[in-house]
Amino acid sequence: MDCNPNDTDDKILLATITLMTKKGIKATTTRAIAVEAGVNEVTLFRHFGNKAGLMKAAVEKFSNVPSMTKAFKEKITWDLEKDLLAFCEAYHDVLTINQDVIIISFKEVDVLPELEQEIAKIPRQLKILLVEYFNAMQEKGKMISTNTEAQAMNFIWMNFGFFISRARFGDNVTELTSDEMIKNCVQLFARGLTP
Amino acid sequence: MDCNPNDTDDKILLATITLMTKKGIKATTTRAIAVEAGVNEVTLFRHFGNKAGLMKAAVEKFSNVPSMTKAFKEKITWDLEKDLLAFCEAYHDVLTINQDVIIISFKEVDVLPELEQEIAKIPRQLKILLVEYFNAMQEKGKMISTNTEAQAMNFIWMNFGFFISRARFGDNVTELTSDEMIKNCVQLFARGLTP
DNA sequence: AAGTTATGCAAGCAGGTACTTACTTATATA
DNA sequence: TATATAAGTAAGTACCTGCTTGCATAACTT
Repeated sequence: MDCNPNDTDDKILLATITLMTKKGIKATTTRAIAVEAGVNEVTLFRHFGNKAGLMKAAVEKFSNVPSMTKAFKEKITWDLEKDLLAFCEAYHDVLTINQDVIIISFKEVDVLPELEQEIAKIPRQLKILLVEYFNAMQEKGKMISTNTEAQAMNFIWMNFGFFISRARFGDNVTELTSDEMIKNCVQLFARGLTP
Repeated sequence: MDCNPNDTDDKILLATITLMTKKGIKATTTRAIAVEAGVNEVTLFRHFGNKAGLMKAAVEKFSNVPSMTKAFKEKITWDLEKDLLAFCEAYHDVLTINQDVIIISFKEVDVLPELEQEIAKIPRQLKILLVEYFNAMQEKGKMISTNTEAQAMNFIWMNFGFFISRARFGDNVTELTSDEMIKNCVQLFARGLTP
């Protein structure tokens, strides 16, 4: 993640991820990467063998799929609104850190199926975490009787929809900020799911 | 939209949209389209001039961005749950009909900026419609005081997030059906926004 | 029957792209 | 100072892809 503008490898991988995200793999030429990185084209091949090696290295460098599970369970306060806010912010952070890689995984399902699997771990993990949490809250009598998996997914979908719309359409549809979105999202779920 | 398997134009455009959606514009070759369509490659050029013409024609044929505004205002019952369900189902229909084109617009922002604008009309229209509806409901005392634009966007983002996740990850993350999603989405908003 | 129209087929051209090779230049280290 | 290491330069090869041309064939129209 740390990118030293004097390090050749870093310059190359940054240029690669940037162009991949913008144009897609097929439309990103090794020449264009070399120019963007301010490096000779041969250097790419000397460092990474071939184009596929380059792409792989770039994706690895710029993806960071953490295990949200452990750290989170400790922070739980059993106050629905507070906890949802924490989940929300953490999810947004992960999405933001992995923004480029997520967009690439969307564009290149056909050619990078392993990446899709890797990225799918993010919602899968969060879903498990939320369902466990919702079930516990129900037992405590702090949440209405509802389909916890469906509500967990609704939470994920809402935030993912926001993220991906923002990444593509920008503020073309609405000028709501990320903070306003999170605030209203949490309020909705808290009010909708509290007994 | 109606595709006659005996009509050459239809066969070509169907093959084009299919491959474009799967592989992206750059990776979709005219040779591959010809094979998929069961047609000679020259025929493509005779019918549509060049590759760009082909892509344009395919996108036009398979996109259908309706004006949801008029028809809907008449169907409103001023029962939050019923109306949200109607909005939800209508939105899902529009997304499904335009699925391929939406995926393409995501992949090809760089090369088809006009398409992005066209697709952005869908959420923009729905947002306006929902905000108007929510404001009216508030005046009737049938909705809590809240940021109506934020809640309208939350509704859109949740459904869009569902749609796009389903289109990419399939049931990789959850096996919830579309119907279950809609049901729980509507319940959440109805309970969260009713006074 | 004659002609128009739609399509197939074979070949090829021009430009681009991934990748290679051989040689030179600069920098850092010993 | 001598040597190893990293990078630049120039040229070229093999393949792919969009697109064209010329001709053959079948079907439909008048």
